[in-house]
This record gives sequence, C-alpha cells and structure tokens, in this order.
Amino acid sequence: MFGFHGRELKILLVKWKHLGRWSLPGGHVRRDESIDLAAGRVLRERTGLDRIFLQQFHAFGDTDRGEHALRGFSAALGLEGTEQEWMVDRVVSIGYLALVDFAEVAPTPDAFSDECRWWDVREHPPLLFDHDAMIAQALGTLRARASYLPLGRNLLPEKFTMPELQRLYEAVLGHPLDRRNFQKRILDLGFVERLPERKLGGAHRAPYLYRFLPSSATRRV
Amino acid sequence: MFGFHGRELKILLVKWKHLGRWSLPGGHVRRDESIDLAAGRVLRERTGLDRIFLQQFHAFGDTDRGEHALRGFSAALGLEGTEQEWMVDRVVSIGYLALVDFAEVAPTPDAFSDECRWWDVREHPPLLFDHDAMIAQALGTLRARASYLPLGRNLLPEKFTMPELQRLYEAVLGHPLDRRNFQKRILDLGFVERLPERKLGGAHRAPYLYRFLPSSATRRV
DNA sequence: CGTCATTGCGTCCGCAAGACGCAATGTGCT
DNA sequence: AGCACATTGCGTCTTGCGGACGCAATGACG
Repeated sequence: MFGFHGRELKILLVKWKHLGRWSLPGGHVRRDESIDLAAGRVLRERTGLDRIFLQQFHAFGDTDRGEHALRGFSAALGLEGTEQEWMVDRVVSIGYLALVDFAEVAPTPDAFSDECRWWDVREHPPLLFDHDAMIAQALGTLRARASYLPLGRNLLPEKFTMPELQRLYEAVLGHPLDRRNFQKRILDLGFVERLPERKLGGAHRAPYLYRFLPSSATRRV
Repeated sequence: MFGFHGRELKILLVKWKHLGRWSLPGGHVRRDESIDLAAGRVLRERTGLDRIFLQQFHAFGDTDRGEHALRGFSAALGLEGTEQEWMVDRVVSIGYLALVDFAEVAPTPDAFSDECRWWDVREHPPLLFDHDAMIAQALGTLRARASYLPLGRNLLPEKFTMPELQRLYEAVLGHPLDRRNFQKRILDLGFVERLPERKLGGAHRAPYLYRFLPSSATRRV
C-alpha cells in the first residue's frame, strides 16, 4: 500500500505483537473468496478505504521465506494447535500493490499487530519474512507501469498542482525530472484537465490546479 | 508452453482422461518445493526439457474457475476420498509461461491425461477451467515483453535466418512487420551475430544464418 | 515598489521507428 | 546456357517523441 506525502513515497507497515518487528500488511485468502477480493478486504481492513487502485504484481513462493521468525511465537500469537498453525510453516503469498490517498487513510492494526503506520519507502526498518524483496519488486513494477498509469488519480487529492504531480513521479521513479518536459508529457497523455483556479498562498507565482478526468473519458492502452 | 513452427505460434495442451477435453499442462506445488521449481518440474515432465526460459506471469484465484467440470469425474480420475480431492474444489493457479524449441520437445501426458500435443495458438479447442483466459493473458504478457526479450533464443533452433526470426515476431505480435526495419532493429539490439554461412536450398536468394550470442555477452535492460 | 524564486510556454536537437527505393542473388523454367 | 522472378541485403527520407534549455509572466515578501 503506497501513499504519497511531502515529496516522499510512503508504505504502510504493521508491527507484530510480541515479535516487535515490522512487516507488510497481509492476510489470508478465505476458502470461498477470490484472491482479488481478499486483497481488497485486507486493504479495507487496514485503511478503511474501498474501491481503490489494486493490482496483483507477483506471487512469492520460495520454500524459505523467513517463516522461521514466527517459530518461537506461535503460542504467544495464539496459533499453536489451531487451524492456522500452517502460518509458521509453508506459505505462498500473492503480492498486490495498492495506491491510496495518504490523507484519507486511517491506519488500523490487525489481530497479529499492535501498530500500523506509514513509513518512508526509502527509510524503513528491516522487515520480517521476504518483505524487503517484495517491496523492491513492487517498486520495480510501479516504475515500469508509471509510464502508462495515471498514478496521481489514486495517490493525490482530487485537485492538485503540476509541481505536486511531478514530485510524485520523481518519488516513484527515484530521479528528478525536467519541469517543462514533464508538464508537456502529462498534458498530452490526456489524463488530466486544467481548472481555471490557481493555488494561492504559495511563496511564488501561483500554479494552476488540475484534476484527473474520469477514466471513462480517457482511452486505455 | 509456447513453441514456434511453420509461421505459427503453438501451445502445448493435454487431453484429460474420461472428460475428453483439453487444458493447459499443469501440476501441483509440493509442500517442500518452491513454486518456481514446481513450474520447472512440470515443464520437464511434459517436454523432457530443462533449464528453459520460464517466467511467472499471473496468479489466477477466482472462486469459480470451472472446477465443476471435474465434479462428476473425481471417482474416475482416482481422486475421490484421497488427499487430492481438493482438486475438484478450490484451486489457486500461478501461471508460468515457457518458451521452448518446438523441434526438441517430446510431448508427454501426465497421470490425468491420455494425450499431449501442440496446437496452433489461434486455433485450439475450448479449454477446461479458465484456461482460455489464461492463454489470452499469457499472450498479452509475451507481447509486452517481446520488445526487450530475446524471444528466438528459446523458440528457434541454434541457427536461423532473419526471415524465420521475423515470422516468429509476427506470430507473437499478431501483425506483419517491415522486413528491412525489422532487420535493422534486431541487429542493433545486439542479441544476435551473423554467421558467414548462408542457408541454401530455398527458392530464392540465399539468406544469411544468424545465431544468438551467449546471454553473458549481451547487456541486460 | 522592487526582488526573486517559481511557473507557463516555446524552441532546438538527437534518436529511434516507420515508409520505401534499389541493387544483388539463388532457383527454376525455357 | 540464359532469362524471369521472388527474395534478400543495405541504404535514404520522414516523422514523432523525449531531453536540454531559453524567456517572459507572476505572486509573496521585505
């Protein structure tokens, strides 16, 4: 779950009870639930948001993904002898990436965690399991898809300025972009429209406000 | 599992015992086996080939993927009352695409099938489960990755002519390409080298033979 | 009211892709 | 043996997009 705030790309992490270490938010697929719906449910439970950009990016199924970190804690976590004891054994995870509006998220821990909050994507504690690698892969996918995805539609508030959108792309891509070429490219992608209003209150010349067009009005690739 | 033969892209299918219908080749992940290794094992069992191009492309996990087609046959297939009875219930599949040299494959049925053979990718029987959709998605992934993947390294024999390589790309992309621009692009991608030999026996001017450079000699993107 | 960083808009250059011309060449037919 | 012909090898021209960069307009602040 990616967010964007103050020039930086953020990820939502949860802190496990008893272990005191952090991991990506996750959950388990119910027997009568599709994996897409399961991902949507987990997203909703952690953020309170629904109907959000959510895309599968990779399945992780190595035999040693670091489940052993849970071994000593299965009793404390209430897993020992229960139906969920497989959690400390072999697990295959299907990774989904979500893009959410930072300001609208209400981070909520799950049954196994006692904290849930945003971290800077470039500066977060080492994670449990193989989740560091998962973040790297999610970022790679995000970068690859950034060229044809209306990123800001989900990561920014409804109205935004061009510099704000540019800082988002810079955070995702990891390198600075030319201000003038960026504006040109975005505009003839046709995803956004310029509003007559300008954003006042900044320290300098007032930039125009923009808004994403409804996806029905934009042609898909 | 994609192959290439006579201007056409091919897929390997298996025909289920008793049901008499076709599906993609597949298998189940063992408890102590990574999903990548499981995919490699299935590939090896169906084709006899090893160490082949194999890439995960999507996980399929809807609740109704057509497992009901197996319902009446679980006894005939030897599943009833066994540990594998879940096969007729809920299954999540992780799709891998493989590129193999058509000429080197020895199609081999598995325990549930009595036939295994190549089909034209544009002309095959309607498949069991959600496998028609899986092929569509695999083809889409293949097309998207065709621009930066040395396709022929796995789908063609060691030596090949430029027109042969072009027909492969046309089969994958689904539309014709300009002969001269194609040659230019391929050559300055730097994946292949021209051999001094020419392929004689054709009806017209003899084309040069080419060979893929070892992947170590080509720079990755 | 002047300073100044920032914004809006435009130009120039280079590269890669697409359209297409032309000469060379191996086969098969007469 | 010679000719017709489809195919191959190689080159040119045009087009569109991205990256580098110039210049005037503008809003806040001292």
